[in-house]
Amino acid sequence: MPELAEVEYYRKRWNPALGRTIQAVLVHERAKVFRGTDVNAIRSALTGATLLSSAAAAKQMIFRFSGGGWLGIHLGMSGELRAEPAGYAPQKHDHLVLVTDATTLVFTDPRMFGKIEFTRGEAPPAWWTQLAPPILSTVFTVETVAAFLRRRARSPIKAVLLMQERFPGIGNWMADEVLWRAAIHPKKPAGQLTPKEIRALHRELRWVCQHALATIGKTLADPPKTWLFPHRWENGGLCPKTKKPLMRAEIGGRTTCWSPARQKLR
DNA sequence: TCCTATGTTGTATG
DNA sequence: ACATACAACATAGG
Repeated sequence: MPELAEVEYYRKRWNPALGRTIQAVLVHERAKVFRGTDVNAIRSALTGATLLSSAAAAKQMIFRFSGGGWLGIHLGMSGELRAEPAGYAPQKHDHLVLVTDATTLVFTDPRMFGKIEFTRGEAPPAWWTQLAPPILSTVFTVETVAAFLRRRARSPIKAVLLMQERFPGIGNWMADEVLWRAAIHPKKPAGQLTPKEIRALHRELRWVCQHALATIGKTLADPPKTWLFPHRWENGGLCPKTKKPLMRAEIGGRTTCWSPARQKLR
């Protein structure tokens, strides 16, 4: 499920363990989510360490532990974080479990497209500090967007919005939500957007990020019916703005939903 | 049985 | 070197 706001929500689920000491680290050693990382290093560094703080950006989370441990988590397609009561028995897809005296922290991921990273050091790891500037930051400008669209001129705008190097945290549903609000057809080549459309795109990107964080980021509740979101998977779903039928098709390799009545190719 | 899934990456092709 | 398109990854659920 996780895009920008869902990731922020799941990050906070581990807050009950802030300031607490990890008594045991339980792992599924062979799980694909540990590809490229040293499971033994996680175990030895985190056992006895204290969870100090956490942060989320784009679709990434980072957890800082005493002793200089940095645990990075990407939730992939089906990952989740939970805090379970003390004494929780790990289930089939719980690949990383951190036990404290008060609560048990769980990373679960059936499809294992998610990823666990671990590094030690004073400073946070490069993959974290080098994430693209957030859409809600001041350096995310209309001109930045325009320049990126010029370089990806022949790709459908829908596919371009999924590129994390420029639109960190945007995923399939957020991209559709943004294009719907900006009244841009998802199949339109990125290089063919008018200056007015690029301004609308920039504006709606920020709007959707801000409001998704303010709602989903706090409770994981679905956005209101005035959004495209609750209608996108309904059969026979209607556009909340035009009340006309929504359309679904694969664009850029992902199922895309749009409102033909307000998003036109030309 | 077959299809789908809120993601990323490696690889082939132009 | 860069841009583009798409299969592959692994599992569950309709």
